[in-house]
Amino acid sequence: MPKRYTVTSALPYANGPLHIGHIAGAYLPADIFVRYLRLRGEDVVYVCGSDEYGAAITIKAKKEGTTPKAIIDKYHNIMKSAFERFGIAFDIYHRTSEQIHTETSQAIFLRLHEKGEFEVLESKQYFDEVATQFLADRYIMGTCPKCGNENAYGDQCEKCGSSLSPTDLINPRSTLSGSKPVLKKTKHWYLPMNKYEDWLKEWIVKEKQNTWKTNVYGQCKSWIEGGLQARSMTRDLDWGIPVPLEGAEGKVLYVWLDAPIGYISATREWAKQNGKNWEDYWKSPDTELYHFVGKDNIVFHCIIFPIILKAHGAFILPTNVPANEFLNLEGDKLSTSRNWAVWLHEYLDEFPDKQDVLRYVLGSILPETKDSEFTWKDYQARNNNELVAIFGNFVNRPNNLIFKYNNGIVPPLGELTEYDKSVLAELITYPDKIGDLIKNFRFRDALAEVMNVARLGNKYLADTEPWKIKDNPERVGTIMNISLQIIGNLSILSKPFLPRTAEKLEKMLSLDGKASWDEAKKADLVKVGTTITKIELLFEKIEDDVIEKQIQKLTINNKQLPINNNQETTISNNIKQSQTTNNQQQPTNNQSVVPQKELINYDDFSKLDIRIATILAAEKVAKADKLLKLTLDTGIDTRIVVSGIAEHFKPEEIIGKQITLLANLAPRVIRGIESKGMILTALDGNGKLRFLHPSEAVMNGATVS
RNA sequence: GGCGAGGUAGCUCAGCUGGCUAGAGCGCAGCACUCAUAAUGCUGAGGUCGGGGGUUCGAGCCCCCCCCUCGCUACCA
Repeated sequence: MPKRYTVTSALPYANGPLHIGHIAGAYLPADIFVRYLRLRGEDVVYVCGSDEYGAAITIKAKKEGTTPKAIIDKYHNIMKSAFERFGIAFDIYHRTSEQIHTETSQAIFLRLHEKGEFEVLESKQYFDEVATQFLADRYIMGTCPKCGNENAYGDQCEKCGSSLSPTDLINPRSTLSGSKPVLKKTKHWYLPMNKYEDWLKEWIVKEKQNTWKTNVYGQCKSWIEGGLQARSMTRDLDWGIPVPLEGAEGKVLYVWLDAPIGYISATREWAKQNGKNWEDYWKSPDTELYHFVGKDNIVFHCIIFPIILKAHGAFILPTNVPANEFLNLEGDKLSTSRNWAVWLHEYLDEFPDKQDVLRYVLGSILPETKDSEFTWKDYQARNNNELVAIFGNFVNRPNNLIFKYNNGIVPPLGELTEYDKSVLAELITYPDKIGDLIKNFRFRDALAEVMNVARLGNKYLADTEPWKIKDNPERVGTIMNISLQIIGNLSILSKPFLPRTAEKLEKMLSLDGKASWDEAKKADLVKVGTTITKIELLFEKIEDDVIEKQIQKLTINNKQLPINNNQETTISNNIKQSQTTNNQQQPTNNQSVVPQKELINYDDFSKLDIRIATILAAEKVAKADKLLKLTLDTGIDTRIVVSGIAEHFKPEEIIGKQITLLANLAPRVIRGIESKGMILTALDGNGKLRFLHPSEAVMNGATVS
């Protein structure tokens, strides 16, 4: 009786193309896992799709002067086609903008609503009429009612440490525009996650300690034990799934509610197209659910989404969330904004028919326990020294010998030597060995074992030396038969990892490709009398110039690519951030310059007091990674400015430099330091911050006009 | 800053609840072989396990301090 599995890979966010970091993080491991399960004859559905809502899409659309719909169509198609060409074996690659997803998400939301799982808070929230948006707590400041601190935040006063709500503040002001926010009625639906703490302690902290990866378990445990808070499941936004309730006009579902439900919608669509019952895959307790994600997605798949499923009541929960760490490239983090990446669609264009090479290399370096590193030299070495020399070469040896010695016909086994028997005995241990590794998400080791099968073959030929005993055709025949059996088993065992290569082996041996995994536990796959089809070389050497070209391409900053800071732009935390904050400190590039803002008159400009100042002293602000405390000579005074530039400048390097200062910006207390003004900076094409300073030194206090 | 995960041979990584001379693949050196894409097989040289203390008969694995990397989170007008 086959077991039922539902397997998901994180939905990639539709605002940029896919690179090898995505593949190594969430797609290749899942694909190997799924292909293995299918070979075992299990009943498995593997779903994925584009994640297409969220503020990051609308921001990108604005920047490119187009519509959100155009953005998501563009990237959905690029990603879908790249996945197909690369050979990720989704049963369906869906998208969250489909109608069925809207229905599914709304139905789940309604169910939670009807069950009373939400705390509906109709509150008056501060609304910034200048920025025309509701303000998150942190974006409101005012006077603390307890200690009188004038610079308390909407959620907390840092001076006296008391927790606040924005409406507690006296004289509130928006930190977005500086204007006085008005209270506007808004209603939101909160999921009281704290109600589920006990359950999570039981379900994860107790039960998953030995089965979940340490990185996953550790992060969940720290979240759960740190205490969970109610999280709003709705947002005041215009790009998303409408909240299906009266009085919720203009509100959409929170992306972390909507996006994971995309797995369910995709399954429904697949079931509809294939005459299946989707509920078997999501509601039947004997179904196992696996989410493959990158490490930045852990808490959402392990805590928030399971709470939603649990609150709903009818759904199964993930058996495991085998999150991977990150992949680096040539010693540096992958970065879309700096174009520091190997793009999947470009690889597929530039290395035609080499999908399995990339699968092999990435499979060998999957960041299973820690961040790992892709280099082109390593890619070349693994191709030339492993795929070509060990795997390809082994297959090619009998591929030639069988024609030399037996006209391409598979000869019968003669009497077996003890050595023959030991080789066959070893051969048939591999299916279980490799299968166990796959089941434990140790894909790297599993792939290494597949290579060991080829090594076994090479050693067998070297030890038996059939080319030296041409006068003993029966013995040569036995050796040929056994060598071909090894290739036969290899055609099954390599299938989850190198599907195209496995197909070539099947063609060589006239196998129909229907053999199950367990059939590799015997060594009789290749039948006596079969005519072998001579095949071309499986892998070819990759020369230095090809590799150097790729390395060069990386170092040229060609600035053609879209903005995106995240390595794992899967179900993405940058959406989440964009919905709650406004920190678009993103690098800009040639193709996405921010459009001009609306016109102002001279009076507006003349209100700004911009002048040149010199940095007299600079030091890091304690307990803040990004802040520098600068002492400036402004010509009119010596003052302190706190600036979020610590990641771009070392304090000692900027002392003495002239900078441009917005001098009459209202003072603000940041981390307990009063900051009087704002340093003007610009981002260059590499995402690095630059000061603005006069081309020749000028007097401090010189005004800019 | 808080939390989580890591820092092991030139490179990429294994090392389970502490226990014999710390492992694998690649690279490197030597030897053998020639059916094979100068491929393969055998042998070998490489590590004071991030640094410093401590617990223990015994620590890469446990405890304390420090340094570095990545993620989550806070800070960024």
